[in-house]
Amino acid sequence: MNSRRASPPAAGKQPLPVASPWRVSRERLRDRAVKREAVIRAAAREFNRKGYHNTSLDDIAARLEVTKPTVYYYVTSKEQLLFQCFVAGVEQIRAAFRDVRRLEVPARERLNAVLRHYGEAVASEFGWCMVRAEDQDLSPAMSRHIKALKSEIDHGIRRLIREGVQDGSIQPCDPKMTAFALAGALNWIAHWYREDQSLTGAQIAEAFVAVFEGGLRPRAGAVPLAARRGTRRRARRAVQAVAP
Amino acid sequence: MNSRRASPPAAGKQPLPVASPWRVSRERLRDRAVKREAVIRAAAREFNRKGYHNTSLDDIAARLEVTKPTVYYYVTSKEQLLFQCFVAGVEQIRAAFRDVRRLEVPARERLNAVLRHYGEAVASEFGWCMVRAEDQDLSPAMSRHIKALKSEIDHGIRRLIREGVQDGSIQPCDPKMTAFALAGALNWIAHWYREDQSLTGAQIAEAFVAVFEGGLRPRAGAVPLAARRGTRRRARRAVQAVAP
DNA sequence: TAGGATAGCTACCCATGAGTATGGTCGAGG
DNA sequence: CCTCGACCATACTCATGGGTAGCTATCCTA
Repeated sequence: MNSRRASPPAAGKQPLPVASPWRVSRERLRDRAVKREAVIRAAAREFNRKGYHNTSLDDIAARLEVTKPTVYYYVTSKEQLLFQCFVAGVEQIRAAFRDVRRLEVPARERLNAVLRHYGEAVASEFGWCMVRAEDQDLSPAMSRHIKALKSEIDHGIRRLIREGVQDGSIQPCDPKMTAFALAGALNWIAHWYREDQSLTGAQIAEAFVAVFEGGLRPRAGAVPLAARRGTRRRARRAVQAVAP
Repeated sequence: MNSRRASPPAAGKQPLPVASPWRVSRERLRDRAVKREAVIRAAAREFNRKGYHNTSLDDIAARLEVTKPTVYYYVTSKEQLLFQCFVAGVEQIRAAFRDVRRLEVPARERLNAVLRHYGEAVASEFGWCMVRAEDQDLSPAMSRHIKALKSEIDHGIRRLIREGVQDGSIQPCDPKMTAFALAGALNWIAHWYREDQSLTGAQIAEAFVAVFEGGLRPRAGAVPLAARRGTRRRARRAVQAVAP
């Protein structure tokens, strides 16, 4: 009567990049923490692919090749699942702030370091949950918790900006709006980044930091591209239009 | 038997800023287009407050003081409702591109103008729907349609960036990544902006454009804040740390 | 004033999906 | 060998919410 798990190992199923701990059916590893983490990660992947509301717990269970009650054996609710994914992502960013506190460089450099980690975190597998966990989808208690964590990060960025303005490494600006602009650009990565992309999270973060740093307006001494190449197109018309 | 609509006018209900066309029950204005638009707007507001999946059509109907079938009299499905909200928002941005095409100024100025309109659109009542309409929530056909519209805007921004690099008004950069950074920052406004905020959408857009333009690194000739005031704090330590 | 068109409501259907009751299986310790 | 407990599946419950059937009321027109 051992027809359960009667199906052969079935080496097919290509779209299963991460091996489920349950696959080793013979010698069941009873490491609860490992399995719980696997559940969280599987949930994060599914949320990332289809969104929170379009992902059922049956989907998550199926991805792990178990059934729904098994998932509930490791988490208490779908909401908690989302919350755990969120925390996993945010923790990476908080770690970045801790690391950076030790650096003895101008605040702009510290800010850049944080933003790089931030971008990488958003491009990670928990990025979606971290960025798009809507407080509307959560109970008031968890919503408050998430809001507090987000606020902590926001104020950390604002503080670095203020310090940078103080020490002269950052252009004078409104810290609140600037923080919103920077964090928004990085958060948005979660909306378009897919792992099969050509660029890694680190590369994207690097490119973004370069934009933030230099700004769009050419710096004095920078050689415009039009001068280096021979190209012009509508450049002439535009330039003469702006001439006094 | 006229106990329907028996409830008195009930001037309470503060959170109802926009009057429902149905309230004028006596002389029913039979303008279908007006009512349909009211349905779209009501849906946008509810989506904005609670998210797409947490908003039922009963909610939208209740907000308009009608019943669900009445909503279905003007719209064929919830999905279409979201799509209409999306289109309403995107149309503002497309209009910005059309307007800007006529300007005879360097590409950076044209880009700034587009970004200002973009920011205002995202902060409008349709901002949420425009920015957060997930393709996962829509049928493949509508998803394609939305993707195409988004892509059009994205490539419009990239083109302006390329032109700016050509005519020398924009620092040489990767147009794709730069466009993602700019659009991301602006899109993210929809995540935190609420109408009862102190700043208007235009003001936010203006502040963002200033950040994009100048960048974080101080410009040559710009007077750092630390020199203007007497404040310093950890600036001294940081500056000496970065000195060779 | 009859009759069609417009517009809205009551009362339903039913698919989905979160969460659970219950019981079976397997390994470990006595 | 035997039982206990950890683990997991089958098979449910049940609330929610998208969408519909069909009736009713009002207005316009002939």
